[in-house]
Amino acid sequence: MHEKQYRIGEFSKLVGLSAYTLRYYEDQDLILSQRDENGVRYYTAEDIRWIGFILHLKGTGMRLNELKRYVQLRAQGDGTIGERRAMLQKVKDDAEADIAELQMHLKVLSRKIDWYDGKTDHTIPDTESFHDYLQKFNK
Amino acid sequence: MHEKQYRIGEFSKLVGLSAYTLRYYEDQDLILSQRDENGVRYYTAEDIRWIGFILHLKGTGMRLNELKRYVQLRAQGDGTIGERRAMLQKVKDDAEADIAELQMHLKVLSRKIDWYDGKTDHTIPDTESFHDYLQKFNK
DNA sequence: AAACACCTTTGAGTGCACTCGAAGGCAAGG
DNA sequence: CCTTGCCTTCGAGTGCACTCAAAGGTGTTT
Repeated sequence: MHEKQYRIGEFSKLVGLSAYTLRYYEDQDLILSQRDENGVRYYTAEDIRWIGFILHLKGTGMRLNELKRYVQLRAQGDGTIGERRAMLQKVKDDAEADIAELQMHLKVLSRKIDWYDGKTDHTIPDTESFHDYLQKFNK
Repeated sequence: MHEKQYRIGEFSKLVGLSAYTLRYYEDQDLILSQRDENGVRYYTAEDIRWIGFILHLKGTGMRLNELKRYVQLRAQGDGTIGERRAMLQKVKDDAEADIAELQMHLKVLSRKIDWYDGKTDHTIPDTESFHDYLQKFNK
């Protein structure tokens, strides 16, 4: 029993990346493809999982060249697990820092929205600037 | 009593944007500057607050051209508060969606780190793939 | 026979937000 | 007088990750 094989067009729809991008990723050594007797690429369920995983990494802000490094380490076997773990930990820490910053910005934005609402329904005096309003939360 | 005036060099350090960027933002109509009798830009505490605010907006993912639109509306007065509020709400919703997605990716990344740890200390059998391991969380 | 999906290499274009340099000029301070 | 810091316009360069087109090829399907 052999798994279903997907050619690039079908696979492209499956993983949500264009055929251009898939070839580009292969060129960048992020993914591999197998070839049939005519040199036509095909992919399997395993490749779907791999792409899925690299999309998670990308989704957390990992750059293509870091990803490439990661792939190289993976190819070198279990001896590189420590280094790979460290890479992921760093990406994770960075992403968490990004989220924290984003949330900080969002807080101000939310307060601005509240301030607009206060102006509109006159629960905030006309004379109170957003800056003044914001200050109230900082003591 | 008049407020302290900052020339572009000093102001640049104060707000963390290069003089190039400040001129660029002015060019893009995101900020205004006053000029002295020689045509030299100067900024005040009010400008610090304004830049601070636009950096919050940028920080939540607002693009320069949206920001520009926002600035235009602001210049048109209180009649545009509704539209401005709506813009901010959209930016907020988008940012929250981004955070949610980021957290989803982070979850997988964290599990991969745990999986590495499990492999390293042999609490996860050698035969269990990450994919198998992940599946356990989805039932 | 034509249409279709794929293959190759190569190089150019896109979008965003800067970032910088050239070239020439003004004004204040040491 | 010279350096520093600012001014202008204009155009080019940067980084990232695609995205696409050209030009010519192979093999399968209708």
